[in-house]
Amino acid sequence: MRAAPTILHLDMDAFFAAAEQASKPSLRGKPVVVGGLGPRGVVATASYEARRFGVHSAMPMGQARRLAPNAAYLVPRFAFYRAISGQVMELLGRLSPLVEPLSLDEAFVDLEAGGLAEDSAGARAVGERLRAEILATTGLTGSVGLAGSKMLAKIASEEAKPDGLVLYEPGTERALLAPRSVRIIPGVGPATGDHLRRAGITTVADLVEAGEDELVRILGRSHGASLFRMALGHDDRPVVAERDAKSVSVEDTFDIDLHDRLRIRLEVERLAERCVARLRGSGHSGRTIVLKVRRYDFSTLTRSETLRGPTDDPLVVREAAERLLELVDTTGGVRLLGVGVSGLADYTQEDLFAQAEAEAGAEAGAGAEAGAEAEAGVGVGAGAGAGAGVGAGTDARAGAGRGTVGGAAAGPAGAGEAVEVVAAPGTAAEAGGRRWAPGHDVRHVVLGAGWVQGSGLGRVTVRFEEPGSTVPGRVRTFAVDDPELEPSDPLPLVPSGVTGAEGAAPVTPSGG
DNA sequence: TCTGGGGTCCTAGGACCC
DNA sequence: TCTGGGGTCCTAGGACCC
Repeated sequence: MRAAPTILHLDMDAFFAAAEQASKPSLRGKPVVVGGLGPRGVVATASYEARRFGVHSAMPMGQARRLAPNAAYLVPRFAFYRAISGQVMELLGRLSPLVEPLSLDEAFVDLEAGGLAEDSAGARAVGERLRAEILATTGLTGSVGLAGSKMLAKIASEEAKPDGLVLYEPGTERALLAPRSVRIIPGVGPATGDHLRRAGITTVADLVEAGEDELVRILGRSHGASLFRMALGHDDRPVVAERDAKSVSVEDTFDIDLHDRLRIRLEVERLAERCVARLRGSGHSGRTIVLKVRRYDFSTLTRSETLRGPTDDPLVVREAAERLLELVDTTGGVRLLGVGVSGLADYTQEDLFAQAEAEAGAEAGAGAEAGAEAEAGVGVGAGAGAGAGVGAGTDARAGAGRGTVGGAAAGPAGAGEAVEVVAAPGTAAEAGGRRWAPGHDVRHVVLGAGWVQGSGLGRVTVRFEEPGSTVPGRVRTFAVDDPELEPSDPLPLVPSGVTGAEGAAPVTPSGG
């Protein structure tokens, strides 16, 4: 809590969907839904046009399609979003040394630490200038909240959406919060909301009236006490620039439940490998291995094992994960598997235990190499890695069919970092169309830049247009193996030289 | 077509130690 | 040698966030 509203919260508007609309002129003003396109996909982001149909984040894709059958459905392109996010974070970094990113599209900035704003007028000016710079640099809009605390700044940016700025004067917090639902307070989700409602507490004013002791009785020591403080508008959490990672994990939901114990074991091994690659890429090792299993009925369990010392050895992690799998009954089927590592240590504190265990298997410097590979992989993801979970949306039903061994149907449904789950290059699966994910960029030797509108039955439909154009481009259909067509990297949303903010990097995926 | 993936923090019980 | 209390670590699960 401070005397001037110098904590800024930035939240990009419908970020993934807006980025797709900016890069694809034909989608501007139209409902766009970004998310997993497999049979078990969910919505990551819906454009404001799609939200008018009732589509929202975390909704199952099937439901979204029923509500908005004519929307454009696209698979996420994280490398692309990450590149845009980097531009935005760079702009934030010019405001203050204290920038705390919460995700690709959201961050707190401590303007006081930056010395740019001392009062409300100054803070507002900085916020408005930031919004203009973001638009000029990325072509996208973001909403800004300004207040004397993190909580209020976040609530303010939510209030400002879309494309706005809201500033709450310090001192007005309590009055402002009092009539609102308890759900407005970050950390109060569906479960806590229900819990409180059963106790007759629905508004923030009710929270205050209930008193700290009562809240502690209902919600427990920590949650109750902090909720009471929040209800009073008290929040002195600082903006923290660097936060150490606490865990690394990967998981896959399968299009069809896995029953075969050998297949399950194989998937666990693959997940362990991916997890370690990420662990090393981040420069860490870890002590505790966690296996996650979601069963056919959506019940979820975890089993964990703590080693004597931290490791980043793939073999050690894999074997631990396999041991943990032995503890789990998988009869009935498994819909999700995950492997994680927690109890992280800096890679430089690498253990002797795992190295001895691996019998000189690990070589010094491997961490750095793994890091480079991981980065390169991300870049590739925008193009060749397109396939994961997408084929299932169009191809699995049309062509490949469910249950095909190693094919689309039984593959991971996740629309995450696609590159990591794609079949080996040159396999039948890839040639069969999995590389043509809806929304991904392509280039045709004659017709130039475009993006995949859809694929199936051996064909891929492409719309030829670029971010800068103002009218929708032409649509053409090709054979999936047309040699004149190939995946390509995203084009910049704003041509360099036209940007208001000098020195911004062009929008290309890192390493791509 | 019923439910993603990557995280964080908290609670609670049991083991173990002093 | 009928019996206490506190601290820390480990494990499992759950709520929440984007």
